[in-house]
Amino acid sequence: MSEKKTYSISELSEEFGITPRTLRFYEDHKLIFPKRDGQTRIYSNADRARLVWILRGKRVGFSLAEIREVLDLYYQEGGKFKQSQITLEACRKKIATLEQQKKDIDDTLQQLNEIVQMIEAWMDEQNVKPIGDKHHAQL
Amino acid sequence: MSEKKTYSISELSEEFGITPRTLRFYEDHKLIFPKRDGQTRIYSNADRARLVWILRGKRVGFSLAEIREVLDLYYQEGGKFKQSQITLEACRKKIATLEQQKKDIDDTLQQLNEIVQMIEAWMDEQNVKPIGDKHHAQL
DNA sequence: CTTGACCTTTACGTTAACGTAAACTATGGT
DNA sequence: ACCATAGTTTACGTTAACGTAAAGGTCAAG
Repeated sequence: MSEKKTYSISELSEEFGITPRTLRFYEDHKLIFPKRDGQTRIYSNADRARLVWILRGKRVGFSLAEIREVLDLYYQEGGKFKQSQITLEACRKKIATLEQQKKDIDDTLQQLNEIVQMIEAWMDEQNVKPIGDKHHAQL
Repeated sequence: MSEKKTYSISELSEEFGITPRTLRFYEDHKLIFPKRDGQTRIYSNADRARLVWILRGKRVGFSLAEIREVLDLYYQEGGKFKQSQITLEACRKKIATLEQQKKDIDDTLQQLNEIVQMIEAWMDEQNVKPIGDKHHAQL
């Protein structure tokens, strides 16, 4: 039961490493709808959950517009899927591109790993000392 | 041996569904270096390979600047990895974020599939006819 | 009562990745 | 000679996703 019920804009932004401006921006663009205490925004755990979705959506390359579409679908009351023909197709397209993305990522990962190996081999050869974070190695 | 040796800017752009402007833009930003026949750009298979890398890099969310860094590393002559300390760390960071991205994609895929299922169930329930492409269904 | 720490709105600025248009050149066909 | 096609450079326009600054409200602490 350590879950808070509400969050201020700065609490939420700090938790996720974003700025208040970003949260307000998302609100302007209908991605999130905090309650108000007077003027001040109050974020619920539901709002927080939407934010998690938004940030993950961004990491996988969704635009905010796309994210909003999905959120609109996901958090619809009464299961009223209006325009579901359109959104169904949209979902399937998105699924397809995500699967393509996974392949692309695997290919890219392989090549990056090759590069790392090459560099490491070359550094070995040159007797270059590794960086080893910040602390100085023992003499 | 069906591989052409060279390509014009329009050939290459059409093949990959991009515009000539995009290819020139990539050149301006040092991502690709076609030879010239007078004024006219001539793309080799090596240039084409770089382009493949560029486009895949974009699909996985790399910026053009990041893509250039990798290309610079990958296509360096004589294995001269200058500034390799920096780029090594950069590579590892990139690898880490790509692996995070794979997880994000899997999570997102799962949720999208849930949504598709929900919509399909709802459509079944409503006896909504599927779209079935452009042709009219048989009466 | 003023200072500081928050919050607010409004609005202009910024970067990336091109799009779009103007104006010109070179070439091949009729 | 003339036109169409395909290429070029130069330069301004556009969109997304915020950044940044200005100007102001609120409320507890000193």
